[in-house]
Amino acid sequence: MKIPKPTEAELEILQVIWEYGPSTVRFVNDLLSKHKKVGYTTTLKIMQIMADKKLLSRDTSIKTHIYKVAISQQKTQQQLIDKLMATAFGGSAMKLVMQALGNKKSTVAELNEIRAFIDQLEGGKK
Amino acid sequence: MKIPKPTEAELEILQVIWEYGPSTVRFVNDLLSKHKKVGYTTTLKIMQIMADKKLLSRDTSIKTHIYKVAISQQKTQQQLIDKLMATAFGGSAMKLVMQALGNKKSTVAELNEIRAFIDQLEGGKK
DNA sequence: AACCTTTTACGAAATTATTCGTAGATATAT
DNA sequence: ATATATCTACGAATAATTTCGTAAAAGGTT
Repeated sequence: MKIPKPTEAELEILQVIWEYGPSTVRFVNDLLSKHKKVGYTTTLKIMQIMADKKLLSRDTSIKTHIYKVAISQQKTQQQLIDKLMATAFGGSAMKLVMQALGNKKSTVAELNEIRAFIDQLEGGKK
Repeated sequence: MKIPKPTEAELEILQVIWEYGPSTVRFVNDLLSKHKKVGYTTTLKIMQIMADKKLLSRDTSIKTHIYKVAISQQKTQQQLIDKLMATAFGGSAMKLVMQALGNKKSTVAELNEIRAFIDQLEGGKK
């Protein structure tokens, strides 16, 4: 029973539920529709597939089903990072991180926060 | 003329050429074959498609064509990170970086290197 | 030159992902 | 309770990706 990597369309839906919590198809589709043309039944279908795959779970005790994530956001994010790290950065977290920071306009405040985070990590390792 | 995001199969091939430099189909396929079953003509076809898409360029002046990347490794990596950042981390480089470092067994040496890199970035911004 | 090996070109099959139409079920309003 | 609106289920169409068989071209060898 392995959890598959979410597809592009599935990730768009996950993002909505991550941000707003358990949601109906209607709610998710209304949000997605703001950014692109997508039919209601298309969103419905994908959310049903996600439930089959156990990416989402749903409450079907009421007419309008409510979907929530079945895998934590963190776990999904880690899975995606691991995949990208393996397929594009030769498995190196460092290379990935440097690339992410390098070409990006991170603020000094953000950089400080990351440094503090690193300090904390090192504290645990020393 | 926009460069498309490489697919999974394309990324596997890019990785080989990133690591070993301009290569023949035979060479790439031999390497890929070590990790998974894949036919020669499959690899050939995908590399031809990549040339069509301008992900690779090729020297056809000799019988055994030689393929090389047409987009820098860095640009491709940045494109992939940007995509992941947008679709899974709400556009935040910081969240992505922290997740990449957090659940990963980076060594103290690597963390130091990243810290130095951050110092350098901040130097440029202050 | 006739032969053998390796390569490219091409097209189509197989697979995976996305989209949507239609039908039937469930609830709500009149 | 009949009509209206909304929802789910389902299947099939479309699109994108990956796979591979076959044939023709190119280069070697004898």
